[in-house]
Amino acid sequence: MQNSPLPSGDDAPAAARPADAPRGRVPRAEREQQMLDAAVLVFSRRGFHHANMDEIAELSGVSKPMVYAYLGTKEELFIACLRRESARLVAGLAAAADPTLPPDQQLWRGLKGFFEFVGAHRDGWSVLYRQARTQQPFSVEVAAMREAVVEVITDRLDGALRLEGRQVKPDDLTAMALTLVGASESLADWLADHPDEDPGRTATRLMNAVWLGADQLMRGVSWRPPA
Amino acid sequence: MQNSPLPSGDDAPAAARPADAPRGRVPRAEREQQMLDAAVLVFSRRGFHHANMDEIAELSGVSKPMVYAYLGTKEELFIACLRRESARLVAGLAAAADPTLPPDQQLWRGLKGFFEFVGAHRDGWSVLYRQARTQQPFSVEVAAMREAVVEVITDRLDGALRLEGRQVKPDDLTAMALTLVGASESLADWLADHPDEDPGRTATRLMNAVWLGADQLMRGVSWRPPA
DNA sequence: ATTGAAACTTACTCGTGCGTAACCTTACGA
DNA sequence: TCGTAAGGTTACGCACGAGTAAGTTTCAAT
Repeated sequence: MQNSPLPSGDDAPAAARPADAPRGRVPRAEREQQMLDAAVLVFSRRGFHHANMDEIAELSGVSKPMVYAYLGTKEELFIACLRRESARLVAGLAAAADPTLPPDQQLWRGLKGFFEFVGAHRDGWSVLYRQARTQQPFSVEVAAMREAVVEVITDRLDGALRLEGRQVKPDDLTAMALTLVGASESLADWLADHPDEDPGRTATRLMNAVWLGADQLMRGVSWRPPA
Repeated sequence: MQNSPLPSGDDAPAAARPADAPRGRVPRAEREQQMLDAAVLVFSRRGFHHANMDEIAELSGVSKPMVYAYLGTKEELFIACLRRESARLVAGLAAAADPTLPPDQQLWRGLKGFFEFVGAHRDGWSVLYRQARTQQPFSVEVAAMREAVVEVITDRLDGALRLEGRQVKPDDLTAMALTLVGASESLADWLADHPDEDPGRTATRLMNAVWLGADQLMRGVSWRPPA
């Protein structure tokens, strides 16, 4: 039973926490980071609604009104978490990107970067992201992010296909991109739950699952439903 | 912008609702179904936490205590929704299954059945399912469901591979199954948001994206990361 | 006609937890 | 050494919405 279904029903009050932040006087910038660290942790463990501001405050070594003073309401705090984490992800990906590489290498780099990020933030990103995708006030923003990613991938796929002299209907491209994104999300969750899995290996698995197919598709091979 | 990011921020009080259930006296069995219909609708639109029992009651043509009397607490009600909808899904899939068919046909049937279901319940299943996957009390049950599906697919893949005389490490099989499931979820969301898309077409798109790759894999072709 | 149970209502209680008002205290530049 | 602002606290208001107690109407069977 190594599978902790996302918001891991962790009722243990504290257990072995990553050491509550220091209680002394600390400059704002630093304290804000501690608050965000705490918030990511708590939101991940409990889920947005079950997370409680007092716990986040306590974990960041401070009392509740400080959190409000620095980072605003619960919703704003959650969004701040989301933004910080996705900024980190984007930074990681940007570092890995290289438009001069051949298509499969680009995809490989992207996936590797993504899974390495997820692996490094095992119970931050995936959980936050998944929450945000369904929870009312955030879904809009996150849906936009996701759509942007899908669009980037769609364009890349289109580019790769044009290089091969092939062309595919827009919706088919979108479907491919969605497949890729959905598969990545699914494997990311898995990765987050499996501490021993190597991110690079996960990326390779996914490459194996989708690239071969894409490659076939580019050659014009396709599967047809029976009559 | 035709994309309504899951819980569609629908603040309009009622608008063109599928006609509130009749207010008169109605036998229990029937009323329960109306309640479930209403609940599915409201939970989908608002999300579990923002859904409010009075609205569900009103929509089902009855006052709140009736809902409690028939279907229990909010959580129990949500679970009841989930169970009804997944029972419907399973029924749909069971009808489509046929173990004597070749692997690709089986997969095709399964996907077709799944997407047809999603298409037919455009803002029931996907939304509920996604909520349930992240929301604290339900995630366990739904994670189990999902894992069961992944396992079934893993077994089928294994069977298909053995038929070809090939064998793959368990984790690789799991990864393939997760890819398939994740991709399906992703496309299901898309389908739910695109009223004009034909479910069969979506299934075909996914077959194209994954089957060709799987086929290659079965032949022993695989993608390797660069040094 | 009468009874009783099933269908349904109004009108509450009450916990929870976000958000804040009002108040300390330590650092440090003038 | 004093003023002030940044860092910090305690203690509370208050809305919201789940859940319920107590009662009313309708129907169907005897």
